[in-house]
Amino acid sequence: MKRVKKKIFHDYIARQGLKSTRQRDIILEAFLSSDRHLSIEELYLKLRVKHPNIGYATVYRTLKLFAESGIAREMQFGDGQTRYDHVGEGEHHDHLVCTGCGAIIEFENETIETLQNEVAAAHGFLIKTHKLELYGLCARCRG
Amino acid sequence: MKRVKKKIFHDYIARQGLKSTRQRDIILEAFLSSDRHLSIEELYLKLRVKHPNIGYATVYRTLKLFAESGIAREMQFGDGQTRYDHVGEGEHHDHLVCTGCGAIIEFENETIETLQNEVAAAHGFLIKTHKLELYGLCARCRG
DNA sequence: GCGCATCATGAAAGTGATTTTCACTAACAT
DNA sequence: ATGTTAGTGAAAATCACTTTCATGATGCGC
Ligand SMILES: [Mn+2]
Ligand SMILES: [Mn+2]
Ligand SMILES: [Zn+2]
Ligand SMILES: [Zn+2]
Repeated sequence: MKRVKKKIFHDYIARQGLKSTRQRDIILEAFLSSDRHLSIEELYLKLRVKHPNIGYATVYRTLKLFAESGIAREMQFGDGQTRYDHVGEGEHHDHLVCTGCGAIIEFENETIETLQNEVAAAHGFLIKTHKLELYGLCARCRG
Repeated sequence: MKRVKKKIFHDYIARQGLKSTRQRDIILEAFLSSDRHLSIEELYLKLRVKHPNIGYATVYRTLKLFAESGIAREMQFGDGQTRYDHVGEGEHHDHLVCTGCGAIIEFENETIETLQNEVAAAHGFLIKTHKLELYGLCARCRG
């Protein structure tokens, strides 16, 4: 899994004529080993422990590259920070977001996806991506 | 329609012990007469033509009030600006967003809404709101 | 109407999360 | 090894709000 994503990223870097750097590899490993939905700052702080010389701007720019290469997805859950989700080959999932504790649960629903495509088709739209987020209280927070 | 929303807003203002002001009425009229999905700045610039003395902060605060009163909804379409959508009594719709020309098309799909509730129920979630946006190219942009 | 406790307004300053700049360094093709 | 081009990190700049503060309206009770 990690191996596959590292290859996808390195292939992307090569294809774009970009360079392979120590920092990018360190950030890539940290990203792939981290929880999903981390913000730039969260990943930066995590990295800083073992790599205090890596700058915030580099983490920021590298996460953008991850998104461009297809191994990450930029997310906005309304908490004011951009978060980066992990993306698997040909996989897709949507989110349930708890407004109480901030928990984020992932789910997949093929029927909804199909209906979305029907809606798009009915409007002559060609869908590239979509965002489906359900906000509310998780089982634990709805006391 | 406008009449109904103005009443909803004025009732809200009264209920909260707030005051009815010239500015709020001007902004309300401009908002209800405007295109949907306008940003604070867009509405501010539109207003400035006939009311150059109304400040940005007042537009900002008044749009928040509209959202609180239930006649508007804050939206984030990923272009970096918060947009305010019009909300009708008991109505709900989702959006198709063209990444080519920025066009925003509204749609309703009861089946999808039902499926969303089933997903939430399956996870013990109590849904408060949701966001469904389909991004892609509109009929005109997919040349 | 008048007084006045509140709330509202507008200009300007403050915030927080990026995003860009710039001087310097590292990659890598030759 | 060298030159060319891309990358890095610290700091400054942006951007879109958001709050502050001195001043101005509102509107209930006389
Ligand atoms: Mn996810
Ligand atoms: Mn809409
Ligand atoms: Zn929760
Ligand atoms: Zn379009």
